[in-house]
Order: sequence, then C-alpha cells, then structure tokens
Amino acid sequence: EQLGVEPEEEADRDEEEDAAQDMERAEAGEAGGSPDAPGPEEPGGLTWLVPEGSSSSRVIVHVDLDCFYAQVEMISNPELKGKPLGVQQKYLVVTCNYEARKLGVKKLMNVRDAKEKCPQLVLVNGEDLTRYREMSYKVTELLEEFSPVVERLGFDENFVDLTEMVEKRLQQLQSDELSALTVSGHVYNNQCINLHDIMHIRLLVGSQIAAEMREAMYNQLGLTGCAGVASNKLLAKLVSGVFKPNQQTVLLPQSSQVLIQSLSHVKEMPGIGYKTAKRLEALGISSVHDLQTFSPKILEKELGISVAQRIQKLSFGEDTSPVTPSGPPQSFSEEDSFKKCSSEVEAKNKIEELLASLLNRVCQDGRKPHTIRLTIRRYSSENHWSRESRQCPIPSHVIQKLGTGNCDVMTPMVDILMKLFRNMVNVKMPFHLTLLSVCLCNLKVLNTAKKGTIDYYLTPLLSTTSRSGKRSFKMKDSHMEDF
DNA sequence: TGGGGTTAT
DNA sequence: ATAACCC
Repeated sequence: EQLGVEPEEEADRDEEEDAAQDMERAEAGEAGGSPDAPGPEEPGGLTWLVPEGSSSSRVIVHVDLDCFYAQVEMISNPELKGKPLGVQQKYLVVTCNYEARKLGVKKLMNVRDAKEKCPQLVLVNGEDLTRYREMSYKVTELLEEFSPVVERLGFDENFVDLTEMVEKRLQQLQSDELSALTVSGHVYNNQCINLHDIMHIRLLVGSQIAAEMREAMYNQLGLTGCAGVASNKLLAKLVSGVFKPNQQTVLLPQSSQVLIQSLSHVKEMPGIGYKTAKRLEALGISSVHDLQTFSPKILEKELGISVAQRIQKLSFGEDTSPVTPSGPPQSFSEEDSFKKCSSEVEAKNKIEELLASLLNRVCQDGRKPHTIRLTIRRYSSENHWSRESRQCPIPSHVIQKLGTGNCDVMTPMVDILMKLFRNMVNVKMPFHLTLLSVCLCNLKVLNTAKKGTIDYYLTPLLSTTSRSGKRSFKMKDSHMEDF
C-alpha cells in the first residue's frame, strides 16, 4: 500500500486508513461469526432484503494494475525501486513507474524526449513479454479464486462479476451488522451512502471484496493496482481510474451521470475508438451530451444499427455486456518490428525466431493450434497502420509432432510460413517491410477419451475450443482421465 | 507508436 | 482477410 503514495494524495490518507480498518472489520466479521449464527434461511438473516427479481442489477469490479510492466521489472530487480524507471520497446518508453511520471515521463513517449525530460531515467528493455504475460495470468487466476467469472482486458486489467458473491455475503449478514456496513475506499462524487438503498448495500459489499482482492494481489504477488466497483463494466472501468495509483472507488447509481459527463470527449468512452470518434466528429458529435441527444435514426444510418445503438447506450452509462470469462488464450502470437527487412533470407531468419518462441509457448499450453498466420506491415509514408495477413490450416501430421520434443516441427512450419510470405510479397520485386508477426490459433484441446468408454464414441477426435470448449480445457488432466 | 490481445463482418 | 476495438 505504500508503493504508490504520492504527495497529491495527502488528503486521501485518512480515507485509505479507514479503508484498511474497514477491511479488518469485514474480516473479523467473517471469522467471528458466532456458532449459533442463523443460517441463510433463518429469520435472523437478511434474505428478505434481497429482491427476487433484481438479477438485472449487477455488481462489477474492474481491477487495473498500476504501470504493470514497470512493477514487474521492479519485482525482478528490486534495485530499481525508488528510481525513475521506464520500460522500453524499440525507441518508445511504453510505460514507466510513478517516480518517472513525476519527472515528466509519459506513456508511449519517445526515448529521446524521455531522456531529455529526465536524464536520470533508468530504462529496461520490455520487448520480451514472457514475464509480463506470466504475471498477468497469475493475477487473473488469483481473481478467479474469488469468483470464476473473470474477463481479461489486455495484460493488466480484469473485470470480475461480483453479483453472486455479494448476494451470498448479504445472506450471511446479520440485521444488526447492517447499520455498521461501511465502504472500502473512495465513494465517487463523495455521494452519501443510504443503507436503505439495496443497491448501495450491494455496492458497499462489492467495495469490500475489491479491497480484499487488492490485498491478496499485494500479499501474494507484490502488485498494486486500482479497482472500480459499479453496476456495469463501462462504469466500473471509468470509476476505477478516478483515484490513481493504488486506490479504489465505488460508484453509486445516483452519480453515474456525473461520471460520464466528466468525460471531455466521446473518444474517452471505452468502446468508442479512433475510427468511430472520427466519424462522430464529422457528425458534429464531440461531447458525451452531443451523443446522448443526437438523433438515433441518423446515427444508425451513419454507423450501422449495431454500433449506433451500442455507443448511444454507452453515452448514458448503460452497458449490458456480460463479464465473459476469458479462459485460456484463443491465440499465441509473436511479432517484431524493425526499420527495414528487404530480403527473403532476412525475413526467413526473423520468422524462424518468432516461430521458435511460439512453439515453446504452445507446447507449455498443451493445446494444439490448427491454424497458422503470417502478418506483415509494408513500409509506406501514409496508411501507416495497415497490415496484411495470410493464414492456412496446419497439416495434421505436423500438428501431431507438436509437443513431441526431438521431432523437427520447425522445418515444415517454416516452409508453410515462407509460402504464405511469398503469397503476400512478390520476392522478385523490391520490397520493404517494417514488421513480421506469426500467430498460432484455432487451438483445440487434446482428446482424452479412452477406448471402450462412452466418451470414446461420442467425442470428436479433437474438441473445439470456442467458449464451451474453454471450460473443458481446465478439466483436461485432472478430471477427464478418470474416464 | 510496441507487442500483444479480442470480436464482428 | 480485414477492420474495428482494447491494453
């Protein structure tokens, strides 16, 4: 909790200490439940407080790690703690710790500008994402212990649907504990808490769970981060960023309009990206209020019904999208960018490097990719952002060799990749590439059904991994082999 | 602008 | 296969 404390937070200190006390109280309350405590169905419980049909109002937490890559680097090398630290990829400082931010370093700042602003800046190379990825999944797994419904967003953010957990805690709550219920962390807009409002109660319990999550992240992984608790993903995400490093905020429904109106531009709304913001601007829409009051019919005509309806709801703070459990990754990819690659041999060498790392990753995962994709970026002064790709199925005889140590699986896969390469790039003509990327996807779980069992005749040789298959992934070794 | 990810069309 | 979104 001490890692991220900044001067600007002096005023918050009392509140943070209160939060710590609240947590102790919450934990004491759990541990100290008297033996004769009434069960959920007994008259002493607060079951009556929870409306039956209230399943539409959810409690969602958004957990957002502080300058994640920099934190991982400081854990790897504690001598970096206390110094201004930047994580470098190519000529960019992609993120930096708060020491560096105080000295004017920003995310995605050019290395030259950063060094100019802050000559004492220590830089570490962050192009290899392995340790970040591993720590990222440790965080997700820790959160899954609280509730299995965890959705990843990048490496450093997670959503958790706390609705069920909150319901359970409320059913355990004694009526005399209700009046002592307190919030953990900040309340957005300093709004007053009303213990007669059932949603306030649920969100307070959510804030206590969020505090426990942050405590667990710090105690078990050494990581600090922010959390936002609200009734949907959009609001949880927006409110998590209100008090910034290592603090948490809960949004009560009566302040949701204040929150979304605090955005100075529609582009700041998660779900409205660069392209949509440009198109909105062309329609004269720049503020959240502009979007709220714009004609839905015209918006639908301009952006299509799907995008139009979704973003206009977002502008009112409405977001019904569920927290979708991410499960294991859908794809593994590695990429490298560079100033210039203009020969086939050069490309082949880089592709081999990317593939070698990928094969290690995919081997550790245990599932087998059935599709391989090669992506390139061509040099061009404009249209800077576009990439081209070619993909194809991986031949079954190659798939079978995957994960079987000494067999050479590199050669056939590099051959495939070079065919994809020549399909995109006319190697008889001069070319200039600035990026190569290899992706292994369409991952399928191994078939563990044994001969003679019902499963053997019912399960296809390889089961898909789309959504339903994800669940079975977790079961692959521990449970399936019992059959 | 890096080195990743996801879903929709 | 691309385009949009997210970090």
